[in-house]
Amino acid sequence: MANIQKTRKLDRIDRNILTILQNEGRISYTELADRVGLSTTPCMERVKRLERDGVITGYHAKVNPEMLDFNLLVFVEIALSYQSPDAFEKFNKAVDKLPYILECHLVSGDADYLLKARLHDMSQYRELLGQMLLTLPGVKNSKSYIVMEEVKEQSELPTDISAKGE
Amino acid sequence: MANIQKTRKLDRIDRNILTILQNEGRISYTELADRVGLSTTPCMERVKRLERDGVITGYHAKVNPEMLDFNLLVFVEIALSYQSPDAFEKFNKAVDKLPYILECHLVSGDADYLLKARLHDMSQYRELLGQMLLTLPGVKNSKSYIVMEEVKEQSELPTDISAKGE
DNA sequence: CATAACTTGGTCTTTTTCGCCAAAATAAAG
DNA sequence: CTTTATTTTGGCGAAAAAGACCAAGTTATG
Repeated sequence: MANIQKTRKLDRIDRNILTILQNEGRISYTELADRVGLSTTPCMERVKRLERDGVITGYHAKVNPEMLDFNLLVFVEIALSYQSPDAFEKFNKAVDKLPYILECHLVSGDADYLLKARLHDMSQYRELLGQMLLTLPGVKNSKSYIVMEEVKEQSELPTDISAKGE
Repeated sequence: MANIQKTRKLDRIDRNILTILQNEGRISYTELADRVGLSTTPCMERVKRLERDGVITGYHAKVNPEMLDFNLLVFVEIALSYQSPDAFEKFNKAVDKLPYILECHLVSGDADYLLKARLHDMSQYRELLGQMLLTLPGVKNSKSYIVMEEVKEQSELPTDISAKGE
């Protein structure tokens, strides 16, 4: 393949930077540099490069859902009986517009969608489900997983190499 | 109820700040202040208060999974046939230790777990599944949703009031 | 020798602290 | 019940401290 690999391989320091920034996104370059054992200039250059290369795609404050009255976390599985090309497109657009739908994935099996939504209450849940069924033409069935307890919710990806030809 | 409400209600400016910080977590206080129409001092005070009150729980750089060779996103549903108290505890601990498991939820229905994991490849997936089945004593069945396409992945929660007795 | 990566030092910007001000709310006095 | 203090709340601007950023020169490394 003609893959123009502009993006240098990530070394130990880069991965260290990624680990730290994933957990402390507002850390100063000075302290970050200290922690990874560099002076600020090359450290900043590395961060800027990671951003340019698309390794770091953004920085985000995490907000406690309960503080915004999102008391309901729900996963919804939607199975389509037939799939016309524009049904998918139409659905994707609808999903994009709804800010309460945090994730939407097209999963294998029988061409299902898996949605993750944070909602205020049950009435909003019913509203959402209604809207889904309206938007999609050929819904075979839908199954909901209402979350009783969030055991783990991690934003950090592991950065270690773990036996990958290094 | 004797709810000591230390946390003041969020006003328009607070919500504005939250929206911006959710999308630009490394923005400077000076620019943030500009955008919300305040001078830096009160703006910073508000942010600090939002952090103290637990509205903002952290700041995180988002890393492109593909850049770290995570090519596989999978949701795993695990149903337990019987649930001894320490089985849950044991499972939770195991989940905590595995960095590839990004989310783990206890969902309603027949006391199932729903996991979200980012993995390098299929062999790691098999490895994970094996470990799950070993860790949990009474697994009735498990179903996997392998993600073919990530239609939407949003980190931002809506901050608008949307008809909530304001 | 040349390139890549780091260091140092200086300048400009941002952060953070501090004292002050205005408006609103609360309390006291007439 | 109205008027006048007093506290509380939220905001402003200036100045010191810290950090970001830039332009050299310096050290590794192939």
